[in-house]
Amino acid sequence: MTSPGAATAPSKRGRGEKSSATIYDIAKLAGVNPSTVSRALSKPGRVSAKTQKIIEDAAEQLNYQVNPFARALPTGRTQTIGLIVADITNPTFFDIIRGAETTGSARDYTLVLAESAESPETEVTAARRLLSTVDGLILASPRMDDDHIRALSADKPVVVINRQIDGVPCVVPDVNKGISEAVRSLAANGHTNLAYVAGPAQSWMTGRRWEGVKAACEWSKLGAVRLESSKPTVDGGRQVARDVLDSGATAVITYNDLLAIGLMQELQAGGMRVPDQISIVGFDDIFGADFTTPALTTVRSPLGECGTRAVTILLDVLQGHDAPDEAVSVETELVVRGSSGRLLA
Amino acid sequence: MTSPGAATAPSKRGRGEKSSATIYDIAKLAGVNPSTVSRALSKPGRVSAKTQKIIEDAAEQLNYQVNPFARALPTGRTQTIGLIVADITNPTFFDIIRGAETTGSARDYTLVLAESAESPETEVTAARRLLSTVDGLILASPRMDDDHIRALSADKPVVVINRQIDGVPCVVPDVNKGISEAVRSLAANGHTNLAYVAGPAQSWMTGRRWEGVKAACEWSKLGAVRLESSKPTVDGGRQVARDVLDSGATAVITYNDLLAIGLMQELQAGGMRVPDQISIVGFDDIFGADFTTPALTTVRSPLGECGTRAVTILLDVLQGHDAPDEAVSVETELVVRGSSGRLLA
DNA sequence: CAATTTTTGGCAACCGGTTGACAAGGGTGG
DNA sequence: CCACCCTTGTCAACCGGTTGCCAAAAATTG
Repeated sequence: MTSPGAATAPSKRGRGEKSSATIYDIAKLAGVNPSTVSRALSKPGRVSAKTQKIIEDAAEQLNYQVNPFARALPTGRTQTIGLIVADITNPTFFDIIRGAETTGSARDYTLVLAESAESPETEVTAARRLLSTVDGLILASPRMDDDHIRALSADKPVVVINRQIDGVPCVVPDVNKGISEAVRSLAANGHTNLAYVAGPAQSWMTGRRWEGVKAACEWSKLGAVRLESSKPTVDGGRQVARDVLDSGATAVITYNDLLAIGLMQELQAGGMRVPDQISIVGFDDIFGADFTTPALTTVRSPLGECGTRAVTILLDVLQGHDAPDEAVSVETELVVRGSSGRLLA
Repeated sequence: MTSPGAATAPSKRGRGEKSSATIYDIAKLAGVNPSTVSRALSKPGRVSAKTQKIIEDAAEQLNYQVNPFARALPTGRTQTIGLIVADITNPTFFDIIRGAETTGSARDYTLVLAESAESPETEVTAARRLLSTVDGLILASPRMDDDHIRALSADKPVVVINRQIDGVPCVVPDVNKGISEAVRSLAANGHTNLAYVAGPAQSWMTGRRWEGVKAACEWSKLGAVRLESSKPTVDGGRQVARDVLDSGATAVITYNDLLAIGLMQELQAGGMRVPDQISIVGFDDIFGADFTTPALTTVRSPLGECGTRAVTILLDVLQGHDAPDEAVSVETELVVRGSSGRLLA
């Protein structure tokens, strides 16, 4: 076998002798032309049932697997979708990643993951790099500006999660339902003054949520103030505790659960009783939100479903369907746990 | 431009007119042969400094980017590594994913992610599928058997995390240090009987950790019993609470943090005070382990570092270095928080 | 049964790089 | 001045599929 040009053997490879039979090997075995093999294996109905069978058997026998690169080269199709998240350490994205991976692999697509580390520049770079190797791209809570996203979107299908951009398919949780449930519940429990702890300024969602809170409070005749946090983390939540107390609010809704958890820890450390003296409502319902004591009441944002929906839209577009013209909205809902309740003045 | 064979324009593409200049375009612009361009761009020093410069300028001007598929086809190199995790929802893997992604992208490799959903069969399928498109593969806490892993490893470089397999490079936390710290700390706090809550039988790690606990308890002259859990989750932890109480142990070390959290919740719900009446020590130090009240004492397993190390080894192997012959071990350490302490009989 | 249409398979070009073989050009030493 | 060697660019084959075009074969129709 060391002689050059091994005659009948399927094309050899570096070391593993198992892999890599080619359509040429199949063609030889089946006694047809390689192009016929290609058609039999990808174009349904293009060849007669008889030859189809012969070829399939030969492929089976040789343990054939298409070479994705060889296919991608002329067609551009890679059976791959890219997902870019702002921060892999942020549990908010865990569910999105999971939803996307699961849905993608159910439809035979592989997920390629990249992180922007919260930097718009890194994000653009990563997006460009990925874009050349995937069939489509999903941007979860993107940090780059709208124009960059539109530019990417002109190249290949792009779906955005957690942000709304005209002309680009988006999946955006409709925060209003969850927020109004939360505010109504707080009002019913005797609260009259509410504080909203905002997230990072460059997050599109933080504004959206504040709008929702403001509107719901007006409707329920609650006072609402907006407080700023230094960063949307547990630590940020701790730091904002002072402002919360100063604000005089007895109920707080935070931009995300991490802030809520930090805030609750700090308030409890200062001797406040939750929810007897102050109610805290988080946002998202991340993993671990129910680990706290009391467990965190929160507005659940169906992150996993966002991932799923985004992939579904993307794959549909890839199959030639039209993208929905409007942002797809998924519902949020209040999850009542122990951190909110009646005010015991 | 509708006329066929557009003459001078760089090769056109579906719609986006920006992307995809080829080495042929560069060659034409620079007045050299395409192969020279290829060499200038990949083989350092193969062409003269002068032509190198000319070509680089031309590439710059045309905004050239290699076509990864065209490159992968003849060479097999894809600048891509695959990572397979047992369960994307399990926070244990979050840090691994993150470590791998970060380290990979720092060395210009893209991470491709797949999940086995805890099923050995799915895992093998996913592994095979990925293997054909990546340069190397990382298996985090694999569920498939050793032989399958060795088979994969014969095809392309494979690195395993959280399991030790002869002949395959592995990254395995050395649990002994962390465990003995934990046991010593418990002994010093007056505990004499300890229970270990085990994880799933097919997990290599659960046995390893039990060995460590047993040995450390012998050394510190503590009694040690092993209890089985139905599943390594919060729920599984709740269910095992009964057995823990029955065992008479006043200190518990669990296979992972999720079990510890569930166990603590259930015990507290039953009126037990932690750590006054019972001490609980988890394993891994996952995200959220410090959200509980009291915060969870745990043996930290440096998951992120495991991801990083695994990628480093993999990329080194890909560059022709030898893999370490022995399993690479990373240190574990005890993180003392509130859930363990002195026994107040 | 011949004429016509529809299937079906083959040919060959192409996707965009990589690389072994080779020859022209340039430099060195005898 | 010539032989020899090294550097550098070119040629051409190749990686493994896909696809437009054409002709042979089969099926349909009058």
